[in-house]
Amino acid sequence: MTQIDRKAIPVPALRRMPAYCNYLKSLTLKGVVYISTTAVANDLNLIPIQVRKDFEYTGLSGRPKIGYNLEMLIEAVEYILGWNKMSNAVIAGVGNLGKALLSYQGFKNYGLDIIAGIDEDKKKQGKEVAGRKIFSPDQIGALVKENKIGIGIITVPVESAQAMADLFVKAGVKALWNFAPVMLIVPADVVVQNENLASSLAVLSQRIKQQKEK
Amino acid sequence: MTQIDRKAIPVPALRRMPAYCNYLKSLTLKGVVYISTTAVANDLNLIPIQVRKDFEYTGLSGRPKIGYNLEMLIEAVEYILGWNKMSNAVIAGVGNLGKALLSYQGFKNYGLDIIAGIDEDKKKQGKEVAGRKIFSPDQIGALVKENKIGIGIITVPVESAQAMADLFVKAGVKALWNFAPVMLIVPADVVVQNENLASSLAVLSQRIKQQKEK
DNA sequence: TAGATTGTTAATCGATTAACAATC
DNA sequence: TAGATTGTTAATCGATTAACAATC
Repeated sequence: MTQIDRKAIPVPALRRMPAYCNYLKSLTLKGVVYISTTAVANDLNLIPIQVRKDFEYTGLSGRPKIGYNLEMLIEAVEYILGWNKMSNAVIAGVGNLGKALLSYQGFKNYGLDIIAGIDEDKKKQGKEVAGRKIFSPDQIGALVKENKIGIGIITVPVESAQAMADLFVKAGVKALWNFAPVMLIVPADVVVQNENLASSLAVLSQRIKQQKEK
Repeated sequence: MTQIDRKAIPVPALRRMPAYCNYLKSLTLKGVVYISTTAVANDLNLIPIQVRKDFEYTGLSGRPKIGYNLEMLIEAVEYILGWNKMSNAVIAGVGNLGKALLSYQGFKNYGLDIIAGIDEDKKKQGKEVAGRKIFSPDQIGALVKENKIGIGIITVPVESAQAMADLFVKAGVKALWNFAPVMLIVPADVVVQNENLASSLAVLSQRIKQQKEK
C-alpha cells in the first residue's frame, strides 16, 4: 500500500488537475484512446508545454507522436487528486452556504462525502437537509468517532468560526475547510484550507479595471 | 478622477488584501491610530517583511518606529480592492449555491451588489430570494441595461454554463464570475474569474496526505 | 522516411525572503 | 541616545516558458 513517493506536486499544477480530469473523462465518452498534450492544451486554452510538465507529475510517460494512454492518465490524475477514495466530512453551519454545500451532489465525484450537518440552532437540529441530518455542536465528538470524519467544513458566521474550529480540533479532526473570512488558530498538525470569496472578488475587480484601461 | 496608475499589484499580494482590510478595520474599533507591519504580521501569522512589501503597493509610507496611519491605510487598501465603490451584478442560476450567494449579506462590504437573479425555472421566475427578484434568461438584456450590470455570476449547472455566458456577453457584460466547473469561451475583452472548489479540495487533500506522512 | 510529439535540460520571469542603511 | 521599524536593494526560490535532441 505504501507507494513510492513522487515529489510533491506544486500547488498551481495541482489546481489545474481537476480541469484535466474532467476534460479527460469527457474524452472517454467519445471513445478516445490516446491523447496528446498538444490536443489537451488546445482544448483547455493552455500551452502545450505546460500540459506536458503537468502530466510529468503523474509519473506516466507518453509516446511521441501518439500521446498518453487516456485510461491510465485518468487513473493517475484521480490518484493525485485523491478522487479514488472517499473522505467523510461534517459541515458546521447550516445557513445558506452550508445548505448549498450539503446539497451539492458534485462533491462525491471529488472524493468528499459530507455525511452530516451541525448547527447551533435548535430548530434545525434533528431535521434533514438533502438527506443529511443536522446535529448539535455537542455531538461533534461522537459524530467524528463514529464516522471517521477527516474533514471539518466551517460555514458558520465569522464570530463563531474560531469556536467551531476549536470543537473540531478537540474532536480530533486534522483538516478544516474554512469558508469564514478569518484566520483560524489551530495546532501545527491541523491543516486549514481557507476559501476566500473576497480574495477572488478582489482579483476580478482588478482585472476589470485593467481591462477597461485598454 | 483619472488617478495616476500605480503598477499593478501581483495577484498573490492582492489576494491578501481583504484579510488586511478586515483586520485593520477591527483595529479602528479598538481605537488604534498607528499600526506597524510587525504587529500586523504577528496577528495575521505572516512575516513582517511580506506585510511591508504588501503595504508598499498602497503607495503610502510609514514612519519608522511608529508604523502606518491606520485610517489612511484602510482607505488605501479599500481603494485597491475597489470596496469603496459598488458594482452591480446579476446571478444566473438560483439553485442552492445561487441562493446562498444571493442571501449572503457580506458582499455589500466587498463592493458587490447582486441586484437580481435569473433562472430558467418558470416556477422561480417572479418570486424573490433574499429580497431580489428572479427573472427569465430572456430578460438579461433589459436587466443589464437598466441596472448598469458590470458582473454576471454563473451558478447554473455545467451543461448550461456556456449558454448563460453567451447570453451575458450578448447583453454587454464584460466580467463573469464563474462557479461552474468548465472553461468558458468568451471574447478577448471579457474577463472570466473561475471559482473552483474542486481545485481547493485538491490542495486540501494533498496537504492532508503530506501531514500524515510526517 | 518525415514530421509530430515527447522528455529533459536550460533560460526566464516573478514572488518571496534576506540584508542593511536610513529614520524617527 | 538606543532601538525598533521603515524603505530599498540584492539574493533566493520556484514556476513557467523556451529549446532541442530523442523517439515513434
